[in-house]
Amino acid sequence: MKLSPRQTQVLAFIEEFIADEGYPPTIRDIGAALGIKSTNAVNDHLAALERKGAIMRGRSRSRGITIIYKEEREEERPTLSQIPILGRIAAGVPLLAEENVEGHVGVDPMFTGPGNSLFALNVVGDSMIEDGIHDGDVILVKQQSTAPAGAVVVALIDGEATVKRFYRERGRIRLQPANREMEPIYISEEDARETLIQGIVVSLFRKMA
Amino acid sequence: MKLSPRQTQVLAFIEEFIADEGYPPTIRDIGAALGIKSTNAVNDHLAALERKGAIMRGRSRSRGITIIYKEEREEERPTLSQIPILGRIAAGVPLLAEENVEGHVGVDPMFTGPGNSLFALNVVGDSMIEDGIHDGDVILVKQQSTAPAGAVVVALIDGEATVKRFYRERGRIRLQPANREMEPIYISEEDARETLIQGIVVSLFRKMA
DNA sequence: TTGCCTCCTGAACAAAAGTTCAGTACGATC
DNA sequence: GATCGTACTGAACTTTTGTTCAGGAGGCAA
Repeated sequence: MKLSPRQTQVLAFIEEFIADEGYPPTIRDIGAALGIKSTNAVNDHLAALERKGAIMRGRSRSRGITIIYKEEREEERPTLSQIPILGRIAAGVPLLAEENVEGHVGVDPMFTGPGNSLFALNVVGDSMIEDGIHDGDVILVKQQSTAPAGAVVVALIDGEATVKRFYRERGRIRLQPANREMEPIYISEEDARETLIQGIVVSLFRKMA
Repeated sequence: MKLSPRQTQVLAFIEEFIADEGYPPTIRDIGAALGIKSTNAVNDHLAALERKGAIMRGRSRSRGITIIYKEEREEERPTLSQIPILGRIAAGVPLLAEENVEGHVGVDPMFTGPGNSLFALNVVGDSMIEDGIHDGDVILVKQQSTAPAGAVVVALIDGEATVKRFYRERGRIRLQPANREMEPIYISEEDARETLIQGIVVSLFRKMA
């Protein structure tokens, strides 16, 4: 049911009062704010608002107004995932173990994709600069042990995490830098197995200024 | 200052009551819930909580309790700034006007820097590819009308937003692409004035997979 | 015209809720 | 031992607040 203009004003004042004070107004608070001298007039409005489903009232309870209407604003609070930033990755230790975590970064869902088990890394070095991945960038990595050809992956080589493009060739794996001055790294399929691919890079963040 | 166990209970009950009812409890509500028969005993607790900065009280106001303490939870719930993503930028219209806003993106404080008045843009084209800014990237821009030499700025040219490096030369401004195949754009200082620089790029986000 | 809703005054009343005073008790600290 | 903070009872008191009654004016629709 539709609210009258005056009822809308009353409701708006109640919302504002709660936002400011942390608790609902009394009947007299409302009257004073809207220039109404009789508590009964305010009571009329509250009764109408309750009848129309905009508020709830506890009987004989001071400040006993609860706003039901709200739905519109609750949706505005997005949940930003907190992704752990890993520092030095220790071989043998589970990737997301506490001792690897250097901090956290909040990321909008638009950059995380659907999956979970993500982590973030600071990029060191220029080996991927021609793919626009710079020294100091933060990359978001989805944890997985396989990758499609050409994907940008995080691989563990001699206990060091490195970012490269991933290609599978006959009997071996090629980790290709995006930097003309650097040579690809070749690894035999046997050596690769579980330790190699830690995840694929799903997004990238850079602080510039 | 640290809260006593009993004071912690009182505070927890107040928070719970507000969450349930939408308004704070009375002194007698608190007493009933915690098995305290004297309003004075509850008053002692509230006075202690107020002295220690956990709550605020309106004098002689029924249910006049406001919780201040909350900090612990707020920190767990990171306040990720919601930055508006601007679409086509209309000349003449204030930059952050409603009609320009295409959506919002949550950004970790580590990428926003100290300032406010930020907006985000989708990058179109490869004019800055050698600086690692790709087609489809989202850039975060701090709104300002001046820039230091060499800064990556968002400029408005013929009603179109463009991203370039900014240089001031004798009597003119040079907007330098980071792409060997593109020529710099020159603008006389008079033509530049207010419409030119919209802000400087402070960070960059890319969705890769 | 007759109702029905909105919107209001004014007053009196009763219930709810905050305040204050007088005590008691316990443990920690100096 | 004195002092302070915590934790409580019990009661009296005051203020705040909700409720209710008795009206009145105006608009709108059947």
